[in-house]
Amino acid sequence: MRYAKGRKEETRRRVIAAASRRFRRDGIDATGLAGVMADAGLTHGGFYAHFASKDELVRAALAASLAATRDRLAAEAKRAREEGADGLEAIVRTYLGAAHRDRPEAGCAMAALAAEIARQDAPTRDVAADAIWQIVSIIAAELPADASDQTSRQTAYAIFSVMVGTLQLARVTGDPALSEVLLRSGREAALTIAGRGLRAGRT
Amino acid sequence: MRYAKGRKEETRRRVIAAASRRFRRDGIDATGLAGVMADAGLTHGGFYAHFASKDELVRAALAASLAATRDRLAAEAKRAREEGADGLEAIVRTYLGAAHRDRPEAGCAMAALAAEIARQDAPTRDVAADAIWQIVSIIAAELPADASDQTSRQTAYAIFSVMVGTLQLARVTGDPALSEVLLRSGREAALTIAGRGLRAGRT
DNA sequence: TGTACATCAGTGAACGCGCGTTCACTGATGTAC
DNA sequence: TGTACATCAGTGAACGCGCGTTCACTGATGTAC
Repeated sequence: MRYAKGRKEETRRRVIAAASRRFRRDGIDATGLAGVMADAGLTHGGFYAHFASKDELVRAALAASLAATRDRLAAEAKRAREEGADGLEAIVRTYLGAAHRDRPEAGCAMAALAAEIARQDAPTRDVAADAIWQIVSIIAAELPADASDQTSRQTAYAIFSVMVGTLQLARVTGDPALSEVLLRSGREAALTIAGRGLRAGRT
Repeated sequence: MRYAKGRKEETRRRVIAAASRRFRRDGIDATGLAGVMADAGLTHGGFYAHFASKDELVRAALAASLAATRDRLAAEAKRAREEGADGLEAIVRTYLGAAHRDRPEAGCAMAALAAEIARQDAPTRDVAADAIWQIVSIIAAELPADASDQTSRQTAYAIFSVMVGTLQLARVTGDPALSEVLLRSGREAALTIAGRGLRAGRT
């Protein structure tokens, strides 16, 4: 079956999309290639026409979904600013909302996979670290401009940490009321960190 | 081999300890029972004399290691207070330190496994949720007493979220300098949240 | 005190299964003539 | 315009392997006599 131009690229994109959903839903290790390929409407044998290994797919899937998260947050911030609202608050509300908590497979890969990514080999961790840098840049861009770039980045890292940590804890608890309290606490903490900045040299 | 009284309980403890290290180091799904039993100095067949299933071991291992984390943090806080230092700062420095970052297998199971725990069945998530509650209580006890219990708990949840999120991000990056910056930002953010408390009704 | 027996923690082979990866094959389509 | 051929994305069987779980067995020790 020799197919039309661009078809292979389209199939590759479809496999990456299917994988990135499965990875976020079930974990990387728990996801089998046969299931991913079936989601993409293919049989498992064709996998190696597109990727050299599962590892390469993992890297591609992480890069794709983290770029999507970055773009989503940037878009929400921009929209809020255009409406005269606070960009950071929009980011925090989007990330720490019930919809994101309830659909890990469509959400941020760091919230779904951070610890598992930390166990991957260096190239895979580098892909994730680059993506974190970009997401943190989006957050830093919403912070008061009077702080230095370095201070803004550090504050942004801390904000992203609360976001990731809060979403994970909210997903662990089965109690909807507690989960809501957690999300709200996380949102408020993120804004508290942003509003106050970070104190120097305390710890 | 009928063994002395208490030997079975001691073996069970040994298996739980080995499992809890492996789970934190490699992930729950990626950990095989044969490896756990070998670490405990046994062959894999004997596993079911102690546990009904891998799931039961997971619950026991999570409960044990999270209780250890709780006790460790409580002890650090107590020691600091007795020395006239700040209990919360001691907790934060212990948790967000290089030693904890570099030895996930000996550290907090939430930092190593939160997302994977969120994918477990309800009984397992309940074990983790209970343990989170206890750790959060330890943190809340170090907060200013003038806040209501409920406010303290919410602040403590947010602090624990920064702690978990920061450690995970620090473990992803391969850059030691960035990792140090991340840990410091997380420590400062935790204290910022504690010092300011949470603003009500903003988000 | 000495012997026979029951117990049961631990052994190691076996089970069915899904994994990542390989490979000989298929057949729809673009290209050459 | 019509035919023959080369390409190569995708198929499906097969591979060796490790998984969780089961089970017939072993043998050191506590208990009964």
